[in-house]
Amino acid sequence: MRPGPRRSISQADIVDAAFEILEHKGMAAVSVRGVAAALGLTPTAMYTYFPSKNALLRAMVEQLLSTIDLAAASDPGVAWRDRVHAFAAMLLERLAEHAGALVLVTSGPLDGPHALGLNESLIAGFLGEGMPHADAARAALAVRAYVLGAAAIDAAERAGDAEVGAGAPSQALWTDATAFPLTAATADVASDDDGFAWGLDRLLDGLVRRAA
Amino acid sequence: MRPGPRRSISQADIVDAAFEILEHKGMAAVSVRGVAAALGLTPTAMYTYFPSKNALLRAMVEQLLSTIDLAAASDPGVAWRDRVHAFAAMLLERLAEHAGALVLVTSGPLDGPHALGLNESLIAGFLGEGMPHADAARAALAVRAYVLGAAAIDAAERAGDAEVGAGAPSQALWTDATAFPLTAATADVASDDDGFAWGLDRLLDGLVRRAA
DNA sequence: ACCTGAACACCGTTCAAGT
DNA sequence: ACCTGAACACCGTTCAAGT
Repeated sequence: MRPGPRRSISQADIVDAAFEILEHKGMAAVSVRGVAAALGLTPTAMYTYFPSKNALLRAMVEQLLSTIDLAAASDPGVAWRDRVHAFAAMLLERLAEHAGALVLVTSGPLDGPHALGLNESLIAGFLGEGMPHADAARAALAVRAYVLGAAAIDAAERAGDAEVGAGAPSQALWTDATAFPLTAATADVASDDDGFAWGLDRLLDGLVRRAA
Repeated sequence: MRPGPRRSISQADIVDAAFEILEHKGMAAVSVRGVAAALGLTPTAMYTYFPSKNALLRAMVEQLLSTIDLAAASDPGVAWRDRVHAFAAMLLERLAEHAGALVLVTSGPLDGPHALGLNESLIAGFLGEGMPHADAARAALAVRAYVLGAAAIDAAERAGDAEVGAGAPSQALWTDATAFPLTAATADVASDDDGFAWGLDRLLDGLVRRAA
């Protein structure tokens, strides 16, 4: 789809093309062959830029985190807790957007420059709250875990649209209020959208309480 | 590999075979064709038992949660917080065991009987701490998110064993302490194994504080 | 250095046909 | 109802060869 008589292509171009496919056709369509075709390349030419499909996925993670990094983490005009919320909400939105996009985050350690930059911001924030150094690092890990897990749950719920349960023989009665009364009584609350922000606030409460 | 002149096969047999493949050859080897071959079946015969590969994955999730459900959630002899820790540790261990096993949890909503049973136990625990009904449901969601996210991070770190980073052009200097001093100074702490339990305790602190 | 064409060893899924 | 065999439309990756 690129205009003109393109001569050469960058890694960033490939990552962009991959995201465009992800957005329009889902994660299952993000294949080496598919991305190559979108760029007018042969599948084998892709291996000039990335040694494997997994390397492409990891580059996608970095690009994703870079957009979040710039927008949310570095604005000193707002309070620290609000910046954490902004970062978390953006990451959740981008990851849960398409079910299956979570394989990006399991494609390898989050050790790219933008991933580390975000972690750095998180740790700095906790240090600013008066936390000891070791606790701040673990607190940053906890926040990352919560956000990623929330994205996983969100994506999973989105994935079960037109799926008929075929797991166990007799489980069609799962909506039965007598079997799981507490879950049934709070089904509307659990699907509440700002339950995510509420839980994040509780986690931050528990983390910074140690400092006070 | 099943002995004797097997005549018929159950859904549970298929799920068991799938887990055996997962344990020995990883998630990538869990294919419709591979599971069928392990059972001496033709790939097409699998569609007699499950309408799709995704349905098989969802059945695997239920089987996985059932083992955890029985062992951790229902023992009233130990304190509630300890039971949450036991449940969380078991789920983390099983999910992070093999990188890529997290696609199980994104294969669809966690609406099977054992998934709902675990959620029921969590909500009941929070109610026992004096939480309002709506908050207890959201608290259970937060705990699930934290555990799942920790599993994702764990699996991702395990996945990057013999991977050489090919994401961005110039990122080989990521260990440079000057670029990310806080992350570098706490690298040993972040990979600490009981950072998971610590973070879970902080989350529970923040959640139950509302009740007190 | 960058790219092509052919090939290898796989996928999930469908369909007609057998018993 | 359960299973087979053949087929369709795909995968990731490697290798020899071109420029």
